[in-house]
Amino acid sequence: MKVKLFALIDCSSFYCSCERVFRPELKDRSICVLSNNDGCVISLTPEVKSLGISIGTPFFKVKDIMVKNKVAVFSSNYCLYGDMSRRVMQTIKKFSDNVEVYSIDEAFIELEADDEDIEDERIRLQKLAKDIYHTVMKGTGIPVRVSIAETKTLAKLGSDVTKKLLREKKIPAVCFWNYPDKLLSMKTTPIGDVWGIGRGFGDKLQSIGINTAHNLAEADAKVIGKKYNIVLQKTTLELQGVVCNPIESGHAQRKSLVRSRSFGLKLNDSKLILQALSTHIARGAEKLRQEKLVTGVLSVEISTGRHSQNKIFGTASIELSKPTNDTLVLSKIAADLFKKCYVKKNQKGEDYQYVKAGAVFHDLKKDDTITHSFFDFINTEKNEIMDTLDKINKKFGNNAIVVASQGTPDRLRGNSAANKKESTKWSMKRNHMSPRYTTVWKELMKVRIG
DNA sequence: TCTGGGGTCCTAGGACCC
DNA sequence: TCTGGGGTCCTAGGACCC
Repeated sequence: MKVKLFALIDCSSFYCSCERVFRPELKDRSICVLSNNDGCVISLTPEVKSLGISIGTPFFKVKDIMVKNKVAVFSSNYCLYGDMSRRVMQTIKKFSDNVEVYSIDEAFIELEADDEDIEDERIRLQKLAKDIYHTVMKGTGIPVRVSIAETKTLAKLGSDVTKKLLREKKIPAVCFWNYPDKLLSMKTTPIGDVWGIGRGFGDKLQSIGINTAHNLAEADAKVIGKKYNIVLQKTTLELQGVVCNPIESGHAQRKSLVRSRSFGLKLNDSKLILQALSTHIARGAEKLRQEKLVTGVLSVEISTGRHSQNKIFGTASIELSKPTNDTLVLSKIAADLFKKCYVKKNQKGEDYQYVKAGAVFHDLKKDDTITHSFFDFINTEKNEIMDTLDKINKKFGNNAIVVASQGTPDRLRGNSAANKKESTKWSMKRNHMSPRYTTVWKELMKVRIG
């Protein structure tokens, strides 16, 4: 009988690998990539991990170790990673008609096996896994890990085996379906490492003696479901080989969209914070227009650092009388919302030091589902303005035209000291940026011949 | 000095209705 | 004075993921 299987294809240290593709001299160098604002480590190669550094570590805490060990450090370059991701996913589509792009660096694909001839089939799939590795490597230069199993959760678990193979410098591809050491793997996987089980439930499960993936697989899914919730029940079943999460290949309609950033430094000046917020509104609205969506509920957030002594989190939201993706309309509303949540001083009279602003667009709908009033001429006219704005920004680069509340773009500023001082104070720190090799002409790689 | 950004799903509890 | 029971919808917040 034919059985359906799932392959998980997971790019190894994806952001680091993207940087390496265009800098072959870094082939054997340890690399790490930082989050926006050069805040935390978000991607690292195994050698960096062996220095005791893990994902999420604040950069300033490990900067010295990095320098000492000659780690190549990069600011995140999402233009490059997004484009490389698209190439990887295109390549993967050769192997199955049913592909789910799960994240920027992961995809699940559906495969089939004949369970009447298990040993031959396992060998065939093992070869296929390696073939996927080689094909993606050849087509994109990105190394992937491939794990094949009965369910997504088991494929995730099998992916730990591929990490081990990688450490041993072998091809990181494994057929976890009928894998000889499957039981051992399950017994040595801590419960907190199972996909879908985080700190919260990990601790709870351990308190009732479920310490490993194997322990949970041995449990009664119904009992788990009753004691905790349906999500854990499904995870339990998936570990037992029962499919609860099928491939979701359709492009799921986005439900919300967030645009937020930490500032390059602390701010108290409401004018500058509002400029940052307006920029997020403009970027978000542009993204909505690209995806042909409109938002029904807008909220804004401003906050001081989590670790600040004098902290505050301000948020305000509003249901729009008419869903929209018009930057001008949304900017005005955002400015009103900002007034509602901006507080300058605390009760002791000390200034709050804000470090982050953001806009959240909720209740998204396709823009053609909005019924326009017969006499809604203004609306049509506004859309033309937005179309034009998008075209100009596309042709001449982002921020060719901005809304006044975003502040004056740098290129239009004079060189006076005062102007320099104000110059996009809130823009983020990116001190280790690589070129956008694949998406911007003037940043294209130059090769000298001869 | 310095701690990311962007998502989804589920659940409990309140509001409201009959 | 007595003060039901069942249902739906919405929302905030928790938990998790990459």
